[in-house]
Amino acid sequence: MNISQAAKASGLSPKTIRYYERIELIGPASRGNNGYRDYNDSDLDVLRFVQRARATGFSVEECRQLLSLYRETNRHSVEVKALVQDKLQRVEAQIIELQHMRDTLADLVRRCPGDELAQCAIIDRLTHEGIADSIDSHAGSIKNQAHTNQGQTTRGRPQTELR
Amino acid sequence: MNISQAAKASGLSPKTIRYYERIELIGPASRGNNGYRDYNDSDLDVLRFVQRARATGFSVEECRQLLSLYRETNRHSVEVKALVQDKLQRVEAQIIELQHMRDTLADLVRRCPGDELAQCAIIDRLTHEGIADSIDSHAGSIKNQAHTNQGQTTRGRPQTELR
DNA sequence: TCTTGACCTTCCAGTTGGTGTAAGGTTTAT
DNA sequence: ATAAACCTTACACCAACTGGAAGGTCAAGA
Repeated sequence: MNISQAAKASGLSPKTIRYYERIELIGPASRGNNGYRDYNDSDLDVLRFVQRARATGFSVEECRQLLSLYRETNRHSVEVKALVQDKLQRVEAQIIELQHMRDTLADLVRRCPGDELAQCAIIDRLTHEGIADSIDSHAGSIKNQAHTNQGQTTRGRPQTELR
Repeated sequence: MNISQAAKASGLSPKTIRYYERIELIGPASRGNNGYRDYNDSDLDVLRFVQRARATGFSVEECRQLLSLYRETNRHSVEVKALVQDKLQRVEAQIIELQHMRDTLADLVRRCPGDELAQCAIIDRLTHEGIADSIDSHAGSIKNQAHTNQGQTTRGRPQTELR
């Protein structure tokens, strides 16, 4: 089974599979005479496992841990659970922060007349202290969540932009 | 006022201010005899404006638009409102997706015994089809939210990692 | 005056999770 | 034979910074 078939079967893109191999998230694929990668059923299981874990919100590094637990036949489920619980907590924290952000934005929208005039409550808020600061103060514990790539589902390939 | 004082006063880091200047989000700072950047009160207003906009969840590109509206004295508040409404929608979509993720994770935690045994419902779920797929199906419209750096508050400098 | 430390400067590299594109080889179908 | 549709590698790019190196400057204390 070549890479694009494995891609279709796993829900990853060929590029992504090669990328996962390059960063050694998955082992090197065996190669055919022509140098093409060749995947068997157990390779596919791993690809699917990673795809599901990513879709469930785990980072690549977390997938690495999950994979080692997956392979480890004498694992303890308590370790797996701890990993997932930790993730759960971080997701919940992020939800709360986004909700605060949403409230701030909704408030800005509500206050802004949305007319032809230059007077604008949104610009005013961003110019002088206000809601943005109040959000800022209670979101203090959640920093540098950048690059965690949380909201990623990575499913299918005709990837359309949302923005 | 030199860069680290401007940083303290705005809530950005000196590195970030230089970065914003480099990507031309803000104009080049005036320089003293020694080549040091020098900030006055109106520069500081801009820095604070950007800091608040970022903390409110706007991307740097969105900040660029907000800044041009901020500077534009004959702006129409309807344009500003449209920008913020669009952002609000994307934040709401992201919240929904994270909530699905949270539900999946909570379900995994609930099903996992968390004991010394190797048998683990979490690994099983990720190995065979299950919740991850069901999430995958309803989250279909929200892809590639990566790199939007939503959950960022960028406040203060002794930045501690959460993970 | 010298030195120490705390600033400042620029520049390059790394982060996350891939995607875009190029340049080239292979296979398949017509 | 030739074109389309694969495959390969490798490099560059995205967001929004941060870290660190290498060097210049400045203020204070011995």
